[in-house]
Order: sequence, then C-alpha cells, then structure tokens
Amino acid sequence: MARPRLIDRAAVLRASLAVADERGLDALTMQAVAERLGVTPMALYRHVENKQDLLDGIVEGLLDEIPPPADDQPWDEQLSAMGQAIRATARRHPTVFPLLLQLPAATAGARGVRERVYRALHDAGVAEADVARVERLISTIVLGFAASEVAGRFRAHSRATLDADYAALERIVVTGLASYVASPPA
Amino acid sequence: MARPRLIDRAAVLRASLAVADERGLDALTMQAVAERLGVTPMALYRHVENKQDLLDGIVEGLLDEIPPPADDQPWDEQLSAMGQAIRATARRHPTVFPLLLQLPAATAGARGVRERVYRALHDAGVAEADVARVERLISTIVLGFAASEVAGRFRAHSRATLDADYAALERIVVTGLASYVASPPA
DNA sequence: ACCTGAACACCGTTCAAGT
DNA sequence: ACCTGAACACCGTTCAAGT
Repeated sequence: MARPRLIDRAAVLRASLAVADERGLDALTMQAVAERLGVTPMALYRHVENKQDLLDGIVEGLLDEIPPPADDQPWDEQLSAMGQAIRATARRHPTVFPLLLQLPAATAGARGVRERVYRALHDAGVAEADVARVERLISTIVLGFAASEVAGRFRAHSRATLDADYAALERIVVTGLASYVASPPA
Repeated sequence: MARPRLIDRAAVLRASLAVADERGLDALTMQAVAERLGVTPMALYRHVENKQDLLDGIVEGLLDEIPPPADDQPWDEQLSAMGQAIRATARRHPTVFPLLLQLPAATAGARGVRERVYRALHDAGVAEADVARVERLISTIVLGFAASEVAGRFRAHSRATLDADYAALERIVVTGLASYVASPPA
C-alpha cells in the first residue's frame, strides 16, 4: 500500500543544511534532522545512505547557489562576481562550507560554475591547454580564502581587514594571470 | 600520595595524531587514544579539557614540523622551500591538516614560520605596511592547495598533475608578487 | 596529584514489524 | 513503498572513589 511520501532526499538535505547553519556542524545529527522534518531518525535512511552521504549531499548543493555571471561582462568582472558570490555562500553556510575542500565538485551546479570560469579564462587569453589547470588554481585560491574566513583562521582580524585582503588577493590573481598570458611558461 | 605520572599533555597529543594518521579522523576517539596510551579514557581529561581541546592541540602542533629555511638563500627559494615543507606535512597528516583552516596560527612554531615569511617578503621588496597582509594571502594559498590535495578535492587527478599544478601556483605567486612590488597599489 | 569504575545522555545504524 | 519501535555498539563526559 503506497503511503503518502512524507519526505524526499531534497527535503532531507534542505533540513540538514538549515540545522547546520543555525546550530553548527556538531548539532547536525540524524535525530535533529528527523525532528525538524517531523519524522523518526530511521526514516532518513531511505533517502540518504548514511550520515556521510548526507554530508556529501549538502556540500554538493552549495555550489548550486552561485548565480552565473552576466554573459556580456568582461572576463575579469565575471571572475570577480563569481568570487564574491562564493564568499557570500561561505558566509551563509559557515560551518558546512569548508567541507567543499573534501570532495570533487561534480554536480551540475558545480560544473556550470567551472564552465563559466573556463570561458572567462579563454577570453582572458589563457591557452586552451592551460585553462583547466588555471581554473583549478583560481578556485583553490578563492575556496581557500573563503573557507579560512568562515572557519575561523582569521578570527583575530576585522571584517574590513578581510575585505581588503580579499581585494588584494583578487588583484594578485588578475595581474598574475596577465603576466602568465604575456609570457606563458614553456 | 603523588603517583608516578603515566602520561602528560604532549603524550596525549602525540598519541592522538598517530591514531588520526593511521586510522582517520573518525577513529580518533578518546577511547582509542587512551587505549594506545594504556590508560582509561577518563585519564585523558586531566591533560586536555575536552575533545575539542585535544583537536586544537594536535592541529597547533602541525606547524611546528616546518623546518626554518636556510638563512642565506634568496627569498624566492626560501618561500619555495617552506611551501614544499607545508605540502609534505599535509601529506604526512592528511586527515588532520585541513583543520588548520579553522584556527589562528598562534603557537611558537607557527609564529616562527610566519616571521620567516615576513623576512622573505621584506627581502623581496614588499613594503613594510603590506608584509602582514601578503603573508596572510600567501599562506592562505599554500594551505588551501595543500588542504584540497590531501582532503580529496583533487581525487580525480594524478600526483604528476598536482605537482605541476603546484609548480604553476608557485610561479603565479612569485610573478604576482613581483608586479605588486613593481607597481604597488595606491 | 593522578588515575579508575560506574554511570548518563546521546549518537549512528540494523532489523523486523506495521500500514 | 515508506515509516516506526525496539535494540545494539559506541561515543564524550561527570562524579565520586581509590592510591
């Protein structure tokens, strides 16, 4: 007898992210998620394999929040916009965001972001053979900064300092990129 | 009656790091650490406040493993050597290393590393007022790459690819630094 | 001063049972 | 097909007690 389906995977992941955002990663338990959904903890196991799968699920969803930049902007403004969007996502989900370093970005949303960066780098003049590598490095830099910022490594510094840090980082990347294009390595 | 002291904080942290390295972060439990030390779990609480304190302790110890670079080398070689040392530390402690993003580097060892970078940046020609900021950015870049590498974000890529990635990253940082020095921001 | 034994609340996960 | 109840092994942590 097919019951009315109370929850599905998306609902589980949404509730999990909300719990983590509101009460921290330690408070993200199967019981807390279940309670928020009005269901017993065991009901979750039909929709996620186990807790690791649940964590992977919410982390993978993070990059789906990044809006694609306007297509007619110059490449450096596109990169800049995406960087700011990533920082904003990090701040919205401070305890979950650092987990992004733990798994390959393989969802549709993540691939979409990556494709946009590819195009911007192409427009910047990066050789086709180097585009994937440069994308990996730039995303590592931005992710690393955003993760450090929300995870607490810069706890001692003011928001103003971090904003200025990030602006300097952006400048370094763009000028580094420019000189890379001007004289590409052997 | 003063008993013979069986363990101390350093021994607890050493055993904890060993457990994490050998069996992963999930296997790092108070009971596993206690068993390795031949003691009951409750005995640990005299030497660490709680599990979070234990984690902080081993993470803080990580940067003490970085050897100071030879003092007579040119600045770029010093930075290069420290970067490689950090990558090596990450590979030795793959599950614990990413936690470095979560707390300010405040131990003696960490401060030592930072001072060395300050000096190298000074030698590179970075203005005194910018040295601290540039150090933050460079360490973010190196930490972010090393953490991504060991945490699994680049799981799909070969060691050779990652070595080449890192070489490119180093080049970008050095050239970015050079052009920053050539024309410092307003 | 340092460690242990017993105990508590909580956690992830399983399995058989209900509808 | 989807959810529940009962149960299990394990976890971090406390407290009073031992030496």
